[in-house]
Amino acid sequence: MAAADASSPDDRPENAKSGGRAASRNFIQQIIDADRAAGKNGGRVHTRFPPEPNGYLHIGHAKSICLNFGLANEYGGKFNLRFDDTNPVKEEQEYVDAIIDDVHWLGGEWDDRLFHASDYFEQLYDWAVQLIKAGKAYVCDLNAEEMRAHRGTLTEPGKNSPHRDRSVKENLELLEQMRAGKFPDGSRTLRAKIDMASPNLNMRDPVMYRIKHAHHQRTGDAWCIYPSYDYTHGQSDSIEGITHSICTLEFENHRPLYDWFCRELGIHHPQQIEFARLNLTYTVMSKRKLLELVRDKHVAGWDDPRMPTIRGLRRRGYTAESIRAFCERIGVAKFNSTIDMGWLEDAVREDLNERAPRAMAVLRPLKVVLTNLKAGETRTVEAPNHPQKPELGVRKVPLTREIYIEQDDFMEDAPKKFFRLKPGGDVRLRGAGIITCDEVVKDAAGAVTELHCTFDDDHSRKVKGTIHWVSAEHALSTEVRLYDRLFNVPNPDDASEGKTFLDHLNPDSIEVVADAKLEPSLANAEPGSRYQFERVGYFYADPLDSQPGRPVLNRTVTLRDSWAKAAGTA
RNA sequence: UGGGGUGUGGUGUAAUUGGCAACACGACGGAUUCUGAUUCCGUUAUUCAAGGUUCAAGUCCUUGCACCCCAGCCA
Repeated sequence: MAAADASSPDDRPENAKSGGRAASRNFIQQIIDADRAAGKNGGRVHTRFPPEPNGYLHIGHAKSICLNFGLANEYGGKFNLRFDDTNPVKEEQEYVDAIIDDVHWLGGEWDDRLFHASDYFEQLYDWAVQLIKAGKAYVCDLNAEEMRAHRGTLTEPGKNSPHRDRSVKENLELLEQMRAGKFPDGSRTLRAKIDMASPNLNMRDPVMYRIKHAHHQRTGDAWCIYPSYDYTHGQSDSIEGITHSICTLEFENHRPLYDWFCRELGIHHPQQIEFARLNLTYTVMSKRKLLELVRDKHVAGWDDPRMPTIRGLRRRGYTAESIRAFCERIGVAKFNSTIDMGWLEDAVREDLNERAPRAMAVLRPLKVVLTNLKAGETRTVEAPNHPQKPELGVRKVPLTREIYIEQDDFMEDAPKKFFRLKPGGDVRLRGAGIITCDEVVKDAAGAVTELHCTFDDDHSRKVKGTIHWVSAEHALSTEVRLYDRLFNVPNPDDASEGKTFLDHLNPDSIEVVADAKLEPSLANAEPGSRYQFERVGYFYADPLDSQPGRPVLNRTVTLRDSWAKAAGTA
């Protein structure tokens, strides 16, 4: 979604697939196209991303950010970042800072348009006064419980509040006193006077202001009454000149209210458009559940690499490009779908396959002695950093008499389709030569402890398998963390059979390999850099836990493994 | 049993708005390969149901069905 991704006039036609047909447009683009064709807003497009700073951003927010920012970019419009900070008891500066950082990391750019709903508190108050004067709002003395009793139900209309017909003068005075802190929390509210019999419960005289003697992270103690979401959101959009206010499906029922406030106030009226939020398999996305995972220490924190949070994905090694590509690929619609986690994983594989330099690392070492090599002799082989990109250069890898290979790459009783090492068999050591397994050494318990092999540097021979390896003498021993999906069922939210999402936590979602054996060149791996460990997966040098000369690596994702699939071990 | 939405392959999104159901991912089969990776080629649908209108229906009409959202002084 960066400017470089936006279609230049030249690549538009290439975009068109199947015989010059224009690339398909999602329903929001179609609405905007129509608006522009009709000259609405003077053809202007201005979107925003409006998070509440009460938690960390997750992959579902990324969909919204990419959508909103992408649309602004595509139409040459603007994009605002605005915090919906109307509830001081739930919001914290820590979240504000993290959200700003994450949106920026994802590629969102808002220039000087970083706003807060709290910037508009005074204006909102003035508008409330205006609505009271117009007979469209009133102060209600009902407490929460009484208000619920008056609201009615889904099938029965509500009853008017006994305070609904107060005089304008009295309402004005009461609102002023509310603001002045004359009343305790919850004792009074300011309500819009709409229709207690509306089939849409949001229209049954919704609350505009509630009393909360709470310290706000931005406005401090200036206010003890705070505007509700419904009374704030549309007007904030309006003030900022937003043209298309894009939100998720659950706000569809609020649109009549959004429209009502803009209309009654006679202010710029943005168009609210709702789309389906992202659901992903094998994870949870609700703030409450994410918070619970962190609070009860089921994960190490908001940035735990297993979390679907932006911070977790970052720590896992995901690139912003791959997340954007993912958001692009899943599309935008109103159908409440669930995307397979595999799509996200494919998106990083695709990106990292292009950019990650290759290296060799042995996770579960099995010692191999190359009996025809002299002890103390070090040969050097040159290995390409990327098989398809010679321009990425080569690196030197030491080869000695004793090396480590992966335990999985040797099998005593191998099935015919096993292309790796077996007794008496040949296998290619990636980049070095071919070895033949002459002898299998076992301990008293019968477990294989080492292999004796002959090395042959004839590169021309054809052998079926190639395996990775590391010189035992030169190996860099370090910690590698193998992450897997946090939950072991596609839909952890499924609460049937009396289970909760916590019952579906995957006990194997993290495996720490304390001393994996990496090729020595990796000692220089910069924290935050990414590699493909050939035949194993993509890894990210943890920016927090890595030490100079000793990187700690997080597995971002495995490589596709058709052997594991065939062998039923995937 | 009120109101608001949504139903197209295994998954997700399209369909020039009534004109040959397309694209992507996966899966499966094959080719290439010093990564069982990558790459390449092929296969992969009675459009929720039943009626109706029409030369022609995913699209229009009728009647159903399923699923999601709403009874916070949360957003």
